[in-house]
Amino acid sequence: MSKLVTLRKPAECATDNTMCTASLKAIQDIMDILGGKWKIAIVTCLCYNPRRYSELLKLVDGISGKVLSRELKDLEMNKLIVRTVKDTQPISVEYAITEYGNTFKELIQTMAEWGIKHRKKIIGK
Amino acid sequence: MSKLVTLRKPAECATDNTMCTASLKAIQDIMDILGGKWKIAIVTCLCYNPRRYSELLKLVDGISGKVLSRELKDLEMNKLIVRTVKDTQPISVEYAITEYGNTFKELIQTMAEWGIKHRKKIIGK
DNA sequence: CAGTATCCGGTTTGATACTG
DNA sequence: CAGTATCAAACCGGATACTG
Repeated sequence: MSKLVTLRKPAECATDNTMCTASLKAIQDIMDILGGKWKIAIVTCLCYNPRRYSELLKLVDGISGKVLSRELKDLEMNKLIVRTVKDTQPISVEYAITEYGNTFKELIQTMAEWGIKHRKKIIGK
Repeated sequence: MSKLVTLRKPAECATDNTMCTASLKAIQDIMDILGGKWKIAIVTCLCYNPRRYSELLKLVDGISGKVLSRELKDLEMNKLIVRTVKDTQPISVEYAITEYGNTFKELIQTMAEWGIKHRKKIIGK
């Protein structure tokens, strides 16, 4: 039941390569699941509201149908989202964030805030 | 001095597309700077300690020299890191996180923690 | 040491057309 | 609507050799 890595305060590990390597490994893990051009955007979308395939296609600017469906499959495999087929006419499919995927919301919020600050710093100067 | 976006609590924005779109934009901003296969890993490394080019080449597993130097340039342009040439013999170059880039540390920590939890859930079950 | 230049092959992607 | 199939083009990314 040992931890894979324990992050310590900067001052404590200033020269510690082991900590760095361990963090890199953890970062690697998360990037495997959420890396790439689109996954974080899709999860962000679904954090706010469940969406249908066609809605996502419009919301996630620039993504193509092929790529969207592939990314959705990946995310579903990792249990971040669920796919629900609704028996309407014609059929409709809803993608929603899982309880688990929802634990990612805090991270998204932090990232979004950072993005806003950065824009102010670089562009809004 | 208006905010670009204000994230609200889930319950408040369950059906709010505007919020979603605004967050997507912010996420986009941050991904432009830190997206791709390597940038987050490099910044993570430098958050712990300044590093020389050759050290990074070893620490960031799998990266090639060409790609590393390109990524370092990008990060420098965005003021996340600084490059310092040391007048040794032979010459050595040190890359360090900037005060600004350091604001990213909290995010890295959150990501690393999430990565660890995910591994436990999926693999360590 | 700290890169840059070149070549080159694999992956990813976008368009388009198609299916149930 | 919600995808899948196909194909060519674009985009990396690695290996190697080279420079100051």
